Amino acid sequence: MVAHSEAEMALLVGKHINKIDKKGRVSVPKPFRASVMERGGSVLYVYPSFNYPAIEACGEEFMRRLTESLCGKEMFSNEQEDLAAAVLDSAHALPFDPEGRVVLPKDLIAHAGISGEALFVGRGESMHIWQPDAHEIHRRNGIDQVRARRATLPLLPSSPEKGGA
Amino acid sequence: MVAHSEAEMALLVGKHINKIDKKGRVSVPKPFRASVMERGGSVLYVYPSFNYPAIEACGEEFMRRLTESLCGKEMFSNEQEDLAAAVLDSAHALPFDPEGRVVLPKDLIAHAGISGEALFVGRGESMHIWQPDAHEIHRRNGIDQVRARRATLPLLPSSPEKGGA
DNA sequence: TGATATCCCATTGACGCCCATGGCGTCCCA
DNA sequence: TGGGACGCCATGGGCGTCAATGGGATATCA
Repeated sequence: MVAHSEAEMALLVGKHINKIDKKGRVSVPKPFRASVMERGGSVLYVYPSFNYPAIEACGEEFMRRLTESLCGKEMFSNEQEDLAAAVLDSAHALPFDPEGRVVLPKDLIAHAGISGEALFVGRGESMHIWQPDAHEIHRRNGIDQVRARRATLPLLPSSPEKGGA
Repeated sequence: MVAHSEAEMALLVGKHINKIDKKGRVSVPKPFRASVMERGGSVLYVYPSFNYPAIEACGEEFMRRLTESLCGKEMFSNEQEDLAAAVLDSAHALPFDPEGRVVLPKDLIAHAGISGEALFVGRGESMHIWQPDAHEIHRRNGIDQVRARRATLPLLPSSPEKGGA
């Protein structure tokens, strides 16, 4: 018997390591891609994590919520402008190829220090993309710090599941 | 089909660096151009950002909304309305050539310090045009401020059906 | 008539699409 | 219950298309 059914709301969980070919293509783990597309999107939105050397990725719905909240505010507010700049300026909409692969932008590749392999980590409604070693090191060294700083970008103020432990 | 629903049109995200030839022509990135024309426009509206050394650009619909908000709302101080008027004074409607290029006005070029290359940055419903280096500096500043304030993004509530948390 | 702007055509290089391969797990059937 | 066939997913590579770019020709205006 299967443990979970992707039929309705497939949460992004677990880790997957996929290879990046010479064209820069990397397969988005099937369950992740399925989850993203379930929410009405055909592209993968990616942007740098501000706190980690990693890439964050999400689907259409999440990114749209973000832009709406930014554009809907006072469009001449510096604070809003800064926030928008921090997120949107570095965001990319990556199209899937027929096999479910995407090409990660060079600047994000550099930000995460990725080369050769990419580690996809499920984060519930979004995912993180790490250089495998960097993630392991970070996980060992900085779990407490991560939890402490958790409030910086997470968008759901009341997440039922905390950063770990 | 659809009258016009902002919720469905493609988001402008990502960065594109395009070259400016000796005639002053620069290709508007395909997805951006497509998005502008989707909204019933055939020209690209450009005007100076008064917060940053950059050019702002948008399509017909967004420009209309901008002018309306400038004339009708009380959310702006008199000073800001003056600035807004200045913006409109400096606005241009740029026609696309058959290849999808536009010629940026000299005053805006100067305002953004652009020469040789132009960086197009998706802004959700509009776009910014930067001198590449200047943008990188600005982007870093924005991120720093976000980090410093520990700011959280004021996201609109997600779809009620999803019932986040 | 000179300067400027617009259009048309050619080139090229990146990107998307298609097909082939291989590994792995699962299911079916003897 | 074991072995083989099958299907799914990750991977690799070739190829065609299209967007970006450049240059020359032509129309337009001062």
